[in-house]
This record gives sequence, C-alpha cells and structure tokens, in this order.
Amino acid sequence: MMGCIRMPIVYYFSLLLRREERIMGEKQPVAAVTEDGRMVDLNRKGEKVEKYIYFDDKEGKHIYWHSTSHLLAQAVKRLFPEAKYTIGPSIEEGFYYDFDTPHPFTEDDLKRIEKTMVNIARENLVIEREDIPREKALEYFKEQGESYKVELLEELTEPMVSIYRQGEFVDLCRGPHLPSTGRINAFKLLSVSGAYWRGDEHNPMLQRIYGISFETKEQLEEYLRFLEEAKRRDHRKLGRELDLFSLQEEGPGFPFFHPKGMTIINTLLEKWREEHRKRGYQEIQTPIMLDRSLWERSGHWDHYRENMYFSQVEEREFAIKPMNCPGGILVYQSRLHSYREFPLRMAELGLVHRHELSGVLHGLMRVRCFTQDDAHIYLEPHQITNEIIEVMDLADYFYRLFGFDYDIELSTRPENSMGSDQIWEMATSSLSKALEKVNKPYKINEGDGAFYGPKIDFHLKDSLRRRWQCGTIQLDFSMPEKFDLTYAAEDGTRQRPVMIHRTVLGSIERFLGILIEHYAGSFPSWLAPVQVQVLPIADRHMEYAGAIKQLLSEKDIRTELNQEKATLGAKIRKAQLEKIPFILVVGDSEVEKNMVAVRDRNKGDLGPMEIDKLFELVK
RNA sequence: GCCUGCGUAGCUCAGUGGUAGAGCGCACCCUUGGUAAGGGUGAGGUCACCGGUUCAAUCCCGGUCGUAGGCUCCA
Repeated sequence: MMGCIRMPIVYYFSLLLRREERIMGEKQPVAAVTEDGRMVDLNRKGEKVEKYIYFDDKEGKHIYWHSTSHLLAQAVKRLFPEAKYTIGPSIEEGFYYDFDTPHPFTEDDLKRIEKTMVNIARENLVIEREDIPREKALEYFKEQGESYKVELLEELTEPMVSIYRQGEFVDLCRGPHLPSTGRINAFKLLSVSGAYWRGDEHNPMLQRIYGISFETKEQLEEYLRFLEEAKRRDHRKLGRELDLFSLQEEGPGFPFFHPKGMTIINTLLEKWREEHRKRGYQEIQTPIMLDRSLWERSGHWDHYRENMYFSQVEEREFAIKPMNCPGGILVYQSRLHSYREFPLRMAELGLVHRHELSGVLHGLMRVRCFTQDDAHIYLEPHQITNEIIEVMDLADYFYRLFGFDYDIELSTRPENSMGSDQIWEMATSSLSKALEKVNKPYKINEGDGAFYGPKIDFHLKDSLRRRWQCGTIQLDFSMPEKFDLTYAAEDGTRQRPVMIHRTVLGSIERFLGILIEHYAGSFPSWLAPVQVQVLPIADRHMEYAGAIKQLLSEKDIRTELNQEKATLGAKIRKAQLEKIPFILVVGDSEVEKNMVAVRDRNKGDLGPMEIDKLFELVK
C-alpha cells in the first residue's frame, strides 16, 4: 500500500521546527519559499529558504484555510466513514469541503465535527507530503472507494501526483500545507448547504460545509463579530424596522416601497436627474409591455426569452420588457437624427421585469422587477473613447458621493451572442482603450459580456467589503444594425450610429439595498427620509413645536412632529432608533428664548440653537 | 430550478396530539415630563395553504407556496 511513514523521525523534525518557530517570535510561518520561487511545506523546506509565508500574507491565509479544510474532511471521515470526500479548497474568506453522503448534515453534526476537529488538532498529527506515481494514487483511492478522487485523478495527465497524509487521513492535493494539525488554532464551521459536483446542475448534489479559521481565538472572535455586524446591517431587517419597503408573498421578488423608502429613492433620483441634465442627457419613458415582433427583431426573443414575462391580449402577444433598449430605439427612430446631435444621450428610468429562478431572490439585491437608471447614447465611431470616459466620470461622481470604493471589470464575448467577430473585436478594444486612457486598473472577465456587446462593469465595495455590481457600460454595434438605425452625417450621407447602453446606479432597488447596508440605516441628512423630528416636552409646548415644524417644512426640510404622550426619554429613544439625524427638543426655555435644543443622532445633545443655524446643519 | 433548514400576534420568539403564550409595538386611561424605555387597562392569531393519518392535528405524514443559506444564473 502507501509507503509507511517513519513516525519518530518525522515527529522529531516537527519538534525542531516548532522550536525554530518559537525563536522567531509570535508569528509562525505557514510555508516557505525556496530559492527558485516555489512555495513549499515547512516540513520539506530544506536548507535554502528565500522567505517565509505567514498567515498575514494572502497565500498564507489560503494555506491555513486549506489545511483546515483537510482537518474538516478528516473529522467527517472519522464520524461518517461512508461519506465520500470530493474537493475542499480555500475561498475568499475561509474554506469549504464537499461530501457525498445520504446523511444530511445538521447543526448538531457540525458541532460534533468541530469537536472531532479540535481533537485531531490536539493530536498534532504531522501533515506529510508524498509524491507518488499517478497510477499508484489511482489504485489507492479505488481501493478506498473514493470515486470522486478517482475521477479527479483520471483527468490528471502528470505522471506524478502529490498526496498529503495526516494520521489515517490521506488526500490528493497540490499543497502546500501547514506542518501539523496542531498549528490550526481557532476555527468555526459556519454553514452547510447543497452544491453540485463540479458546479454542474446535471451532476449529483453534494453537501458542502463552510468554515473559517485563524491563528488566534481573538481573530476568530473578531471575524464572528464582523458577521454579526453584517447581520445587524442587513437591508431586509433594516428595511422592515425603518419602514422603508416590504416584500409580500403575493409578489415574490417584486418589492413594495413604503413612504419612507420612496422618499429616499426620490431624493436620490432628484440628484440623479440634476447631474444627468448637467451632463447633457435628455430623459424619456417607454412602455413596459411591447409587441412580440419588437423582441424578435432585437434578438431578445432568441437570446433572453427564458428570462422574460409574456402577456396575450386579443390574440396579440406582448412581452414585458426585460431591458429598455428596444423601446428607446423606437424613440430614436421616430425622426431622422443628425451627427450634430451626437453624442445623443437619452436616459430612461425604466422598470424592467426579468424572470429569475426562485432560489436566487434576495431582498432588494436580487429581484424580479427593478428600475434601471438606463441611458442609450447614439454616436459616431470616433466619439466612442471620449464618451466612455465621460460615462466613467459620471459613475465615479456618484460612487464618490456615497464614499464607495469600486473595481472595474471588462467582460468579453459570451457564447450565446450575436454579431461578427470583427465587430466584437472592435467593440472590445474600444472599451479597453478608454480604460487605459484614463489609467484605471481593471480585470478581464472572459465571456461575460451582454449578448449584443462587450461591457465594462463597476463593482462597488460597501463598508463590509462586499462587492455589488452596479454600473455597466455596454458597447453595441448589433442593435443599430438589427433596427437599421441611421443618422445624417456631415457629408449628407446616411450612416449607422454606434450605441452605448449604460447604467450608473444599476438597479435603483439594489442601490437602495446597498445604501441601507452601507450606512446601517443612518442615512446622511440629505438622504434621510425624516431629517428632523420635533419633540415638545409637555402639551403646552405643542403649539411652538408645530410652528417650528412648519418653519422647517417651508425650507423643504423633511420634518416630523412627535405628538405622542410619552416621556421625553422615551420619545428620544424612539427617534434615535429611527436613526433620525436631528432631534429638536422644545420646552419652556426654548419657547421663551425662541430657540430649539438640538440633538445630533451621533454626537448627542448640541444645546440650544437659533433656527437659522439649524438650516445649515441639516443640508 | 436544485439541496438543506425554517414558516405560531405588526415585530422577535416560547409552546403542546385535546383548537395557544411572552416581550416589544398598537389603542385607551393616569402621569405633563429636560436628552435612549413612567404606570395601568385592552385589542389583536383559520398556528402559511391544501390534503392524509387520528375520536381529535398548530403539533405526525405528503404536497404547494413563501422564506434563509448555498449551488447554478445575473443588475
């Protein structure tokens, strides 16, 4: 069978290593890099070490997490010998391991598995690598009945493969790994869920256990607090608590916006309209439902049908729009356009409906109808680069307004697409040219473009480091062709315009969700649904409080008057929980001096103030 | 769509094979207050829906819908 491990010698080696690590101080390396730049196990590092890799390094974390996933698999195999293990990589945050077993893992199982993991870590098993012929590994895993490992091995072409052994547990793995299981100090299994073998929905569904690990208990606790914070900021929870929106059983994926949510959206859109007007955009609106023939012509019928809703009326078939472009194009075609108008920027806050699989719906982030802050820009080919730079600047303006950091991705031609190779080539290079011209770093996303053209996507990073796709810029040579769009060029000939489809916020619904979580419900004053609440101390101050409210309302400040019969403390608490930016307390003293006592949501009591001063604060 | 869990008052959640409870919220009454919870009284539930087992189902079983976390897919 597998080569017998010379236990005492290896153990001695491991002890030496641990002493060496102790000498190096608190931080112990997780792997080493040799002179020729290869990352290797500490157990095999040999004499010449270029540098050490630590947990703090990105690669170090992945090694640490990967070793923890092996620990997880070992524990599962001890508790559930019949479970087949498949793959268990490290991921962006933590690791998972997929198992094939008829026994569904429960919360209690996770606890038991964790306990077993602790025991295995205490056993401090040496994690040893062996390089063996592929055939030999195949033979071993076949004998063990580990059919998934066999499948993986059968696809490998290398004559030699590496396996890692810790105690009785053996896994096919490239490594590197920690020197021993005892090096895994703090970990937690977070969840269990289904996952298709190799991510293919035709394959069997496996059970995936997710987890995370750290070098210290403190780091783990900090991470768990971070998860709690994310839960506290969840837009679904805050949306209900702050009465911003709701989702109803009657409309899965179709959100309902309440007055306060609507106030935020309208305030946001006021800003949006103002900025778009400044930058030369005109606004249009097109119908939600249009005849089937339009969608056949645009290509949506062939390329997007499974995501569309339909309606049949008087024997005529209509499709509910999943995108705004075909409707927008009809507006363009309603008269002849001149090159002098270009770039012709037509914006539309268009409500689109897309049938999404029920399992993907998520609050406002993933819905079945949403409002795109869309625009279609018609231009001449030589204007492309400049216009794309303009749009990127507009997106940058909005993201900065909210303090979002963002990444840019360039997506290329997908499989199910239309148009010739040359057109795609030209469109894609126009986009990368614009990106390079403004010197923005970007990542290429092969095959992720729209069916009619390549695109630049903006991914926002919120305050919890999560990324959300919002803005997109899509270059399109196909749609103008399909619809035979023309314009009168300088020389009087009819030419074909190029089209840019773009959004900045993406989906208004999703953007609101992101804002809620980003601000944890404490919206900046200009965006807050209620900016000021006036609290009279006793009934006799009601009249003065009402006058203050009136004054503020006339200045277009969103103000509420609290008329409840409650103690001041209770009223303040309630307003604080509603995250209202400013609370005005008025009692005998304020009435007498014609002032208001201002309480800032974050800073607390600011003391008495003239009303005029308050106007400045609120804006 | 697939896997697993969940669905009890507006919200957060207890609970039982013999048709239900708490806290918060809400309404009313008392209290007229100075920067995060004053006191009392009361209303409010087809226990998601449909079917089955049972003398009897909110509870057990099956299905449907919704929902949570993933997978696949996307703004």
